[in-house]
Amino acid sequence: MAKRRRLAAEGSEMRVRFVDAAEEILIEKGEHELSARVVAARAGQKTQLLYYYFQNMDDLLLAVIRRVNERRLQRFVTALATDEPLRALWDSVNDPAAAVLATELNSVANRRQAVRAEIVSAARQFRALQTAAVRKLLPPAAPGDPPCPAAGIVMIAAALARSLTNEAMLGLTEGHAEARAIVEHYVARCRRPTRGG
Amino acid sequence: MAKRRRLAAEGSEMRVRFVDAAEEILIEKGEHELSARVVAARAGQKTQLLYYYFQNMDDLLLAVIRRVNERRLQRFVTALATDEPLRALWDSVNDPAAAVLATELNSVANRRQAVRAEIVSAARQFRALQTAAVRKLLPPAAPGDPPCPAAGIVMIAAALARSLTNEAMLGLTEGHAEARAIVEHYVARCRRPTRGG
DNA sequence: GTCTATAGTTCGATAGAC
DNA sequence: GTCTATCGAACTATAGAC
Repeated sequence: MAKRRRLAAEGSEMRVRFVDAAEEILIEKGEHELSARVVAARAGQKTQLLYYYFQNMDDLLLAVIRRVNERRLQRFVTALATDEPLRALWDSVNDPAAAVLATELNSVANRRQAVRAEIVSAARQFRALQTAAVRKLLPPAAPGDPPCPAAGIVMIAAALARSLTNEAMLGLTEGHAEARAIVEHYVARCRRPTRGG
Repeated sequence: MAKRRRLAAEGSEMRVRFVDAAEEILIEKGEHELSARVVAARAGQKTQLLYYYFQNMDDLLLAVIRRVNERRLQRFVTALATDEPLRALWDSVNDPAAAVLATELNSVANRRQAVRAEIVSAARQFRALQTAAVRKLLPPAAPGDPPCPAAGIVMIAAALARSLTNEAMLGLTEGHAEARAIVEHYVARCRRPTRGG
């Protein structure tokens, strides 16, 4: 055990406010603007107080990641319970705030190894859940049908949702409507891959 | 005209070396590690010398962006001239270094408005070229076929290629092989969307 | 639990000598 | 064309008073 300065107990209310602030900064300004000073200011506190509630910035980011992940899992469960689960799943990965957050946390993961493991394992776990769900929603492939593995579908959908959001934030929307149309068609008709004739 | 300190003429060799260095840093370390000090060190020069060749960091980044864009256009033309242009295009967007560079520059664009315009207009222009090329390579859709607009195909392929690279860099590869298999099938068989029977 | 004070680092950028 | 010297700002993090 390394020696540590005094630290607040978990579950304190101020801790939550710091996590809120960090999340808002990530969404509104991006990970590059996330600093102890900015987070504390957003929470209405002095910079140094953040270090009473968190060991360091990695610690704060871990708290954000865990909360984001919990929320994501909840939405996933909710989406599965709807009438059109496939569409609900697609809608949920297209939530702009969540997509931005995911991208920014991905950026963070690239340079903070203490945080990477948490992000990657959460992503892996979540993708496995999505894949299992989509697999149940897809009909078994008939011989001669184009390959349609659930894992591939989930990967493509996740990639597309992320890029749609990222590009839209830059004002780049070429091909977006067309790509969404393809997904729409797939969501609506995937269970019958060949036309009725 | 704002007054400026002395600046080197365009086309100098040292300028190219700084651009090389910046590009290498972006690929190997990411945009967060890109600083005047680090770039200069990689180029084997003092930090301040960078400011003799570039007005500021935005100026350096613009030089990188323009060169990346030129190279991308050249590869695009080369890919179109091959036997399997569709596969060559897919391979070219899957070049890891190029994909990483594109992602990092995208990150830069999010917070440097002086640089965003250049990145976005280059991306828009390039996507238009890709779309036009893919449109010529796809057969006209038969009535009843699933929608297959070239702009949507290009968008999805670009998004997928980017995510495949980004995730692989984090060690996340779930669903990658399956997604690639779907693209492979599409590349090979798209001209005959319904099976021969 | 919150405060003041501060150490130590890195950043972008400039001025002016050689 | 390259150098030394330097400014002011932002950063993470710690120590210790209250």
